Amino acid sequence: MGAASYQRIKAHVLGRIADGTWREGDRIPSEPELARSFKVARMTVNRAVCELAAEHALTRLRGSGTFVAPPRQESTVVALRSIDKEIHDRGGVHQAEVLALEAVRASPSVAIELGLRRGARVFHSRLIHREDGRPVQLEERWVTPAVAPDYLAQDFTRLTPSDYLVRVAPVARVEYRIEARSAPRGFKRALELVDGEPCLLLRRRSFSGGGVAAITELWHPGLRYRLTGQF
Amino acid sequence: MGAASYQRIKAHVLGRIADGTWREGDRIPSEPELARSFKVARMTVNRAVCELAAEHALTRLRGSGTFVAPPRQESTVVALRSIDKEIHDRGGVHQAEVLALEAVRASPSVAIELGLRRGARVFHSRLIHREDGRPVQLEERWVTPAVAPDYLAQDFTRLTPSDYLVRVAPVARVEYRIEARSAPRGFKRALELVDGEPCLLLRRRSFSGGGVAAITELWHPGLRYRLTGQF
DNA sequence: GAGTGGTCTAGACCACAAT
DNA sequence: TTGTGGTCTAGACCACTCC
Repeated sequence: MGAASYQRIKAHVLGRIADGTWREGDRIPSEPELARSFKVARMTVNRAVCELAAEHALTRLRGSGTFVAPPRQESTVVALRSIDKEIHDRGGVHQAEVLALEAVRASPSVAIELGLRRGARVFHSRLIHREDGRPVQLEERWVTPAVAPDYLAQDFTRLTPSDYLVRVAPVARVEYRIEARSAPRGFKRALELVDGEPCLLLRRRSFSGGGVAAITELWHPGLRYRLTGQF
Repeated sequence: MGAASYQRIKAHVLGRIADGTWREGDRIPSEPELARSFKVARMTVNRAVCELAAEHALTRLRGSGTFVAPPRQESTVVALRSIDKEIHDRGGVHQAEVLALEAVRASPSVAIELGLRRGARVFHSRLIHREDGRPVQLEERWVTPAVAPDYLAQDFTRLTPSDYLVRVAPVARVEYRIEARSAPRGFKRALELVDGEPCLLLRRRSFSGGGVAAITELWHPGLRYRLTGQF
């Protein structure tokens, strides 16, 4: 009696799928059938099967039955976390240095991406994040003043801009992309790059309320930084 | 009476969290309390609250209560899909060319990562994937023969190695990492890289059954390929 | 009409936490 | 001891699909 009944039922179903007894698209036994064979109430089977459906292992069709869902589409996920927590979890010491914190006129491309007029006033920050003293991220950010009017008054060596923005402007949606890029000239020294070392660039647009709240570019030394994870 | 009761309860709880009535760490009403105020059975409340806990909106502690979970940790996710589907979804034409498909002796590093003896026989394949004729991915793969004995007999211009392996060896777990790298010498021509163009490298280890089934390296031209998504 | 899943009820017993 | 969540039961009614 180690596990709960619904857990045993889930394990059983997953086992049949894993060992090939039930294949993609196959119908599995109905709730009453499973209830009889496991000697439990139908509600217990229902819970097990509903959870498997929520986890995309099964597909349910009212009136028709429960089917083995198509395999998870080889779609792996990467979690992008905030840099200070990431470093801390690795056991390293995080340190931030503010290179710039200012109001500027938006360049045409920044203005377009923020959804503002050309030359509109925006806040700009540039930070270096270090792990045990070595730079691992150059963070460049453009912020719509309306969503964070006090942005320029913050001490970003204590609370990262990311965390600050999450507090003052709940993020509704994020668009991002991940690219390999050569570093712009000025970044080589700041990131202590070796010659020709590429950068891993994460670029994010965060939406808050109706519009774009901020654009963030995170530049990482290719030889010292990688995104990892598992699924 | 549009939605089910448990759905209305979920919406109510999420609403209280969204409007700030209940904040991170706050205790929300107990199951019996919610059952009374919604005039439903406790099991109905239980379902709603369990689902919210599974979705990480709440944390439950037996004996103590149910609490608003910490906010979603600014963790964005990236989906890594198979290249042919990705190209197809963009409206492009996918084409694969097999550069190598052979049995080789594992190099020391490959052997270690596959969990095999040094010099063990492994299958190796190298493909170029093109989108509308232009190379977008060089796929290099080392496969444990035991999990896919017929690997060398496949026609990978029709079914990608990824999709083939998913069929013959259900994947239990995947480890991956994403890096920016300079391209190895031989890859420049194959990927039609311009001088100094960095590569976005995805590296994966897939586990099937007890051991490592395959190691995959996906090399992408930095100027023509990016991972994108939203959350 | 028979079978399926979707939902709900009004109880119950348990493990655990706070007191 | 009281209150919490975790689980389970043996029914029920409904909407839907398939024949």
